Amino acid sequence: MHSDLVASVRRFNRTVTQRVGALDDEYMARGRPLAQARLLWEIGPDGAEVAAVRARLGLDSGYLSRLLRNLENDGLVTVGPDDQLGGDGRVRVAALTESGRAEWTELDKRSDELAWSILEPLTAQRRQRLTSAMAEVERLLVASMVVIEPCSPNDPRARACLRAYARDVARRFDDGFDPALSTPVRDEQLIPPAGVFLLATLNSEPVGCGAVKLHPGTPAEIKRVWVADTVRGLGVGRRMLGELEEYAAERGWTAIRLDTNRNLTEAIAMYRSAGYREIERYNTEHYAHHWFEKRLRPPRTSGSRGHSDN
Amino acid sequence: MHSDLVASVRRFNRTVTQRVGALDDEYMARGRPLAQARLLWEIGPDGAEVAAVRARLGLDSGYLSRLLRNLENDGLVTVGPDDQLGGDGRVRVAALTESGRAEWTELDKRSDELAWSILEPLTAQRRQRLTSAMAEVERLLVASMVVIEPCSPNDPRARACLRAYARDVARRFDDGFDPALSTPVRDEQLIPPAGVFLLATLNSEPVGCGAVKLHPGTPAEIKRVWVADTVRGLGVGRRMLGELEEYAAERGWTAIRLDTNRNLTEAIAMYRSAGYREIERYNTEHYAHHWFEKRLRPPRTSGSRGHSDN
DNA sequence: TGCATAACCTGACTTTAGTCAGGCATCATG
DNA sequence: CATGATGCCTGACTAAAGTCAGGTTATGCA
Repeated sequence: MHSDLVASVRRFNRTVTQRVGALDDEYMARGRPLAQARLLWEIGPDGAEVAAVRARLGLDSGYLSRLLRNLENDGLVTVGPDDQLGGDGRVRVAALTESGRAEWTELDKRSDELAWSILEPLTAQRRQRLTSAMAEVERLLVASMVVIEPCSPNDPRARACLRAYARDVARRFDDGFDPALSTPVRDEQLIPPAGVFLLATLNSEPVGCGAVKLHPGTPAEIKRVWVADTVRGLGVGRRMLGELEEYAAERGWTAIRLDTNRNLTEAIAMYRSAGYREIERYNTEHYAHHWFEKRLRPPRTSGSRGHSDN
Repeated sequence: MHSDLVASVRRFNRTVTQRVGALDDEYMARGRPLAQARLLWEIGPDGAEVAAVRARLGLDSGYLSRLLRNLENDGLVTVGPDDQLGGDGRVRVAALTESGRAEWTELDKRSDELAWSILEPLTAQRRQRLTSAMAEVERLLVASMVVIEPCSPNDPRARACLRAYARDVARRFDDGFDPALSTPVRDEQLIPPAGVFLLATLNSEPVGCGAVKLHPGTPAEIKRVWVADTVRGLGVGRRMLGELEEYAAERGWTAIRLDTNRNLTEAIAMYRSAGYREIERYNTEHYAHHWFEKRLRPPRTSGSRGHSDN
């Protein structure tokens, strides 16, 4: 039963939102409306594009505009066009003025103070224990914030992942990575019903991807599994694998396979521990040294939405 | 330097207020104003006195009244006089109606769902790790939320602690505890400048106490150190001791002592580990078996009691 | 070139949240 | 039984937060 796990999460939520949530706002505000303070903080000493800030804070466009005007009137920020050469003339960039920067520094200081006010009443030993437990909670919360969902391989975020993937493997393969030598995967093969491309995001930032090709009559094939190193070790790869398998299984496939390079040792370990078994070469991929396969169990419940192929 | 400790707390604050704080509010609200939802939740299925709720949520009296009226108009709660026999005619009790109870159950369910939505993406092993880390964080945050401050020994909260103290020792001493046999401590002896009474509170609930008598010409004397078992093991006793010592030291005392019963073994261990050394009997307290003393270091100059490292 | 669209702004609004001063019963106390 | 305190309520207010429906300008694309 998960009820005791759920209960501890709830107790945690309660204590923490009380202590951290409430104080955090209070420390942040400094007489100024909270929304303004947050905005100021989010712009940061290096400035930021208005659209980016809006996305991060999830604000209404009109509301944000008004908040910026207020900060501008207070002489804390300036909003101007994107100075970059060839920049988009529509996007505007918010930057802190001298006194805005001072204010930001103050907020930064207060944030330190808040943190310290939590640690201060504790002994050195307990401080240590608290911070390690916090780090653990934070890591695992981040892990649970990663969302995996289907996405077009044309999507700019998908493109970014695929570029990062190519860069990564180029670095790890013995002889670099030349796409021309590798068996190409066309986008159409990763678009339903031929296959699917899954994107992993953390706060809508892309942090991983994976795809599966569903070619009738042959096992499903996994391609392009990549995880950003910012979230490595949090089980994202494993989840991605699971979702891809589930996708294939739901559509009637009973086996799934993949090829991989001998240098990707963690990936290989992950495949093995996820139930993949090494098989004979089944393709002519130039960069592959190992081939793996896993039998898929038919999905549990009703929803038999597929294809009885294979 | 504690900068890395502070940095982890800050990272934690950020992640947690984002993930837990924001979602918690959203889950709670359900279309209704958040304040009303919170109030409804706080009243709970068993009802609650208006004053108690106000204290817990820290709301303005007028504001709370209005919120209650709104909930009443929505048919979710009823506010009536205290039904209890001989109850105070001024205090009013809020109780949930049938549909208020349904709403509360719904909130309870959503709270479970929120918790589960955090656990769900994780593997069983990570769920386990997350919940234990959360429990650790929560315990230590609670520890850091305990506030210790001077208080009159007449204060009802102080009285409650002293009663609890008497109850505790009566249970632990070999032959019970008869105040008449014990050397009495008069309240005046615990009021500055003759001494001080310190109260430990958690969310303004009393959870511990301690006192020191400052009799000129003799060492300071610690009395009545007690900690509620809800917060035992969190270092509250140790902090209390430290504050009492600091109080005496700041006023020029260079030694502090206390007596204790042989059955209070954890207390004795704490005194030893806090630097107290056993000495000869110095009083005729009926229930005492051990006497301890500690030399006090003169306080650091100036009022800089900020970030005392270590 | 024209047209849909994106990024941002403005004005006009509503709802929430919260404060403050005073009022009216009830209670505790001398 | 007068007096002040306590617990709750009402009215009158303010500020903050957020929404919505247009507008303006710049871009991307056929």
